[in-house]
Amino acid sequence: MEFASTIFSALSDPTRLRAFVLMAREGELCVCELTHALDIAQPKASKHLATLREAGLVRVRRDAQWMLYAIADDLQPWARAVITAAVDALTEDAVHQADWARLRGMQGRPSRYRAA
Amino acid sequence: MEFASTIFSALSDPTRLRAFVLMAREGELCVCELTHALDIAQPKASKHLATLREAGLVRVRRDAQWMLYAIADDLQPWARAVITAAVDALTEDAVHQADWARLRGMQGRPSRYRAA
DNA sequence: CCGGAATATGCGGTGTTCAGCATATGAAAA
DNA sequence: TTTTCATATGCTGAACACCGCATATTCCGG
Repeated sequence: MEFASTIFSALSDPTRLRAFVLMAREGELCVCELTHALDIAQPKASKHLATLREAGLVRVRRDAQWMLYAIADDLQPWARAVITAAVDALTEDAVHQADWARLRGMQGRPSRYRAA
Repeated sequence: MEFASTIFSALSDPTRLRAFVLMAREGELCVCELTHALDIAQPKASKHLATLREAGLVRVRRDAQWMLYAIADDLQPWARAVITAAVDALTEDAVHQADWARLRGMQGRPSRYRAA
C-alpha cells in the first residue's frame, strides 16, 4: 500500500509530471535539457529528478559531465500500466506541447550526440 | 497537467487508497462501513472521502442518514485505466486483505439492506 | 418535538513540501 | 592546475497536509 502511495505522490507534482512525460517520449534526457524544456531553474530540476529517482520511477547514468535520466526499466507491471495510461493522456496536454517544442528548439543538446 | 497531478495527489495517501480499493471491490459504502473496515476515527474517514470527492474520483449519494460513497462513473478513460491497474495490484496487498476481512465481519451494515 | 445515530466541519499543532537562492562537488577543457 | 560547465545539496521561509479532538448538522425513530 505504501509502495503505491509513494509512486502516486511522486507523480503528484506538475513539474515532475512534465519531466516524466518528456522522458517517456524522448528516452534519456540530461538535467540541462530538462531545465531548458521545462523552463525552470536548474536546482529545481535536480531536486524533482531526485524525488522521481527515490520513488524508483526514474534511473540515472552518468555520461561525462552529464547525468542522463530516463524512466526506470524495472518498474512493476501495474506501475508501468499506470504510467502508460497517464503519459498517453498527458502527451496531448498543451503544457507538454510547449515543453516539447522548447526541447526541440534547444541549441547544443549534449546527449543527442552520444550513445544511448 | 494540473488535472492529472490533482488525481495523483488524491491517490497519494495510504488511507485514501485503502478506502478506494474497498469501494472498487464492493461498490457503494457508507462512511461508517469505511470507518469500521479501515479501523480509523470517523472524522478522519469523512475528511479523506471529501478529498477524494473534490478530486472527482468518488461520488456520493444520500440514503436516509447514510452517505454512500462509490467510485465516480464519469472518470476520464485514462484515469479509469490508471485506477484499474492500481486497484488490481492493491487488491493483493495484505493491508487491503485485513480491511476486507473487517468489512466482511462488520455487524449491522446499513447499505447492504438497501437499494444500490 | 426530542434523543440518538451518522456524518461533516472547525481548530490547533506538527510534520512535510516546495520554491528560490547560495554554495558545494565533479568532470572536462584550457 | 585553474577555469568552466553540469549537477547536486543545504538553507530558509511560506504553504500545505494530516491528525486528534470537539462541535455542528442532518436525518430518523419515537
